[in-house]
Amino acid sequence: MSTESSKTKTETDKRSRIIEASINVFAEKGFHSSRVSDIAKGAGVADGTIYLYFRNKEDLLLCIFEEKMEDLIVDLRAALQGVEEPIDRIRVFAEQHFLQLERYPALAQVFQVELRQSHTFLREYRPERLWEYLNIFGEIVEEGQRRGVIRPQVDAFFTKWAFFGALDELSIQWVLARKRDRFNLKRASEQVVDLFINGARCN
Amino acid sequence: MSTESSKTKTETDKRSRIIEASINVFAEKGFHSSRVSDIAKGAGVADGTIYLYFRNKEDLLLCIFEEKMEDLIVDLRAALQGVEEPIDRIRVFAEQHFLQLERYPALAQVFQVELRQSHTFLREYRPERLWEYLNIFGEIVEEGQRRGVIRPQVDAFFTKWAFFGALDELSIQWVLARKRDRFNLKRASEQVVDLFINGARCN
Amino acid sequence: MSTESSKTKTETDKRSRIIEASINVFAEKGFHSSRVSDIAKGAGVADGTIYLYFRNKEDLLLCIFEEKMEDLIVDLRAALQGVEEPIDRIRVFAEQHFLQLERYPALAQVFQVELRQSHTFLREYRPERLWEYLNIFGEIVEEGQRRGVIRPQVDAFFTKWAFFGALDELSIQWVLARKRDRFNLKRASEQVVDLFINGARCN
Amino acid sequence: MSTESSKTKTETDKRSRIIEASINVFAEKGFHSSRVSDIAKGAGVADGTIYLYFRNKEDLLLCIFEEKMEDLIVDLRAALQGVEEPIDRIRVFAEQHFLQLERYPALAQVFQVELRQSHTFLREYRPERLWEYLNIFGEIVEEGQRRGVIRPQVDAFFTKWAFFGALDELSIQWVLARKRDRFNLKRASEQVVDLFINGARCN
DNA sequence: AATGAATGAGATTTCATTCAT
DNA sequence: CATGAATGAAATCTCATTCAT
Repeated sequence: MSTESSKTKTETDKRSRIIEASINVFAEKGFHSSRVSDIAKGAGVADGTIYLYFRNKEDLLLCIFEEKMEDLIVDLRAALQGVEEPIDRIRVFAEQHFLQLERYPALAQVFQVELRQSHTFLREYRPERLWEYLNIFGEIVEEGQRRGVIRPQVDAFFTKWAFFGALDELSIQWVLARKRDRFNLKRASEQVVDLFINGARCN
Repeated sequence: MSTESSKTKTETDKRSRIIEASINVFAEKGFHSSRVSDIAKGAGVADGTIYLYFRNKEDLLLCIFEEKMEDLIVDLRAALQGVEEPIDRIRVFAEQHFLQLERYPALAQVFQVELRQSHTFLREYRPERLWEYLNIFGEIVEEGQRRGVIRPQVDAFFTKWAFFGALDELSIQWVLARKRDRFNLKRASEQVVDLFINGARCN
Repeated sequence: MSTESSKTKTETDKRSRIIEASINVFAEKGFHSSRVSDIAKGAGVADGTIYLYFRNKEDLLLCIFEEKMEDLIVDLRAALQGVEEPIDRIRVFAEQHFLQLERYPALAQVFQVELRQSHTFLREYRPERLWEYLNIFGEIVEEGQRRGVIRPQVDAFFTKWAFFGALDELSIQWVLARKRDRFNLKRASEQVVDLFINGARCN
Repeated sequence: MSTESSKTKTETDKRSRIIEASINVFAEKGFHSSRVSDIAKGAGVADGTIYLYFRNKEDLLLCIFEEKMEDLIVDLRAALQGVEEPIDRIRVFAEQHFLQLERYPALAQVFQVELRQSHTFLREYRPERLWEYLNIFGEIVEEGQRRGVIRPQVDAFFTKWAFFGALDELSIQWVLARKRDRFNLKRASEQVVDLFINGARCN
């Protein structure tokens, strides 16, 4: 039993070591300039080992997306736990979104920049985890409408994409900003939240 | 003299034929899968000729951005011409933004998808034409504040990026939507405008 | 003692299961496209187990040759048993050769096609079992000469290779023929035998 | 015109330099152990240049077969020119077959050994040039039957394959023989011809 | 003896770019 | 200016084999 559990542990270890190494390498060199052997070296495994856990280099990128989005969703739900008012929930959503950027800058780079360089991700992939993330926002809007605090004319579908687009663009600019202090994420969050809440709420 | 002018004409012709061909090829195959020889064939020139007009394949992509952004800015300014009210100008800005997508779908694909696959564009390039485009919006906001129709707390810097992000994300989703009729750009435009105008204006 | 004997049995079992599995896999996919793990799966053993019984993948191919040639030689000698006349013995040799192809088509594919893709087999290996097989024919010729039914000018060395070449080429064509019914092995046998017997016998 | 012809010349030169280099490299190292860059070096071109003339390494092997078979067929027809008697024509066919081996030993190695290592050649390819070569023999047999010098029971189809098999096997053994003097091709030729002519002719 | 996760060497092929004509 | 044949660098991925358990 202990043998079995330690084996599984090793495998899990190796897999997540590869994931973490690839996030760092992708963030530093960019997806296309990253060589698989750099990732292998970073993870302390042989090149071929990566292919025991991932189909290819692009699959690795997509798996980063899948797994880390899952984490982000879990964290987001935890942050929203106990926050009742839809208006407050919107604020928490945005704050949490930006908070995660600051917490894990390498992942932020991968999500905001490298992922978009994948032809597959952009043109063929169905990013269901992203939709799940956005739907949390969509449901806040709908709940707000049921409670009468958000105007019924507001369309949750377009609004969730618009809101995400706003958060996302500000995230990209923050990631790209060479001097990040010039780009105040806290203020960005306040501004977007202010705009959307005022834009969506009943007067 | 006539020889010179005809030469210049030919050159201009050739250059713009390369630009147009590359937009179509990039849109169809994606930037990385597009071969320079396909673009040359599409433009009716030899492979090497492209290098008389552009530094390299990526430069071609960036030149598409530069030149077409310039056109978009000209068109946007023309559309705003005579529209006085800041609130109306915001509406025109968004409508114009989406209108251009529909007018030139291949370029839309290049702007919304292919351009982001350029490492240079994302990480090194200073897209001043984009800033110019956004500043038109920023100035509308500032003028609105001077006129007292937009709340003074609204920060034009964050708002222009948030607004652009919202338009941009909806544009991406429209481009990627396999069935575009499901994605109603007119309604998208109304929703974003409604949100931002209500969000920004004085009550 | 019983444990030991059962162990030996298991080993033998495993070894021959690997041999049989590899014949099927090589025949189906071709030697170079066959993966060792496919053979292991086919034999119901772990990949590494194969290396307890065989040096490497090519050794497996050569062992198929060795062992199955041995069987073929045994069968051939049995078929020749009691056939006295050299002329008849030649006929039996050819019939037996083609009979074995039909009996075991996967092995036929391996012998006629896959084996020749081994660099080692072709360029370095001394196929003594093949020589043994051919010498049975060579001895028939020599016995025929001693008995005065085969012309003394006939050189047993070149004749055995020529005869084998004829049988072998017809075998290859039969194996490669997509519709094997079009390629009548019985008729092929009659024709070759007729040619060689008439070619070699005294008038 | 001179420019055009010199261009064509250069291209032809390059192509045939690649063909000749590849024959030598394949003969020396074997097909699978030959690296494309070795061939390029041997031909005095860049690696990539090979791919302007050939689809891939295997295509190169198949093109050697096609082009050299064509030459062999031309030479064979020339050698048969003016030889009237079917019996004599058979003798010339065999002599010519072995003569070519000795003339161009590197090509002999490629034809007798390396070509058979190509999965494509053996399992998928339709070697029409080989059929054309064999049909020259088949037609000799049929003409012999029309003239009444070859027995009508002889089936030209099986006989051409059997004859080719005999020549081919002896060719292989000659190529593989480390000391080729031990393997006398002249005597091999005489023996095969003697066997087949006696085997096929009317008594 | 048996396992199977891990290893890592190694070569094809593409295609952006150049430059002689 | 224009051409397009030639270049050559560069990195993924496979899979036979090993060896710790």
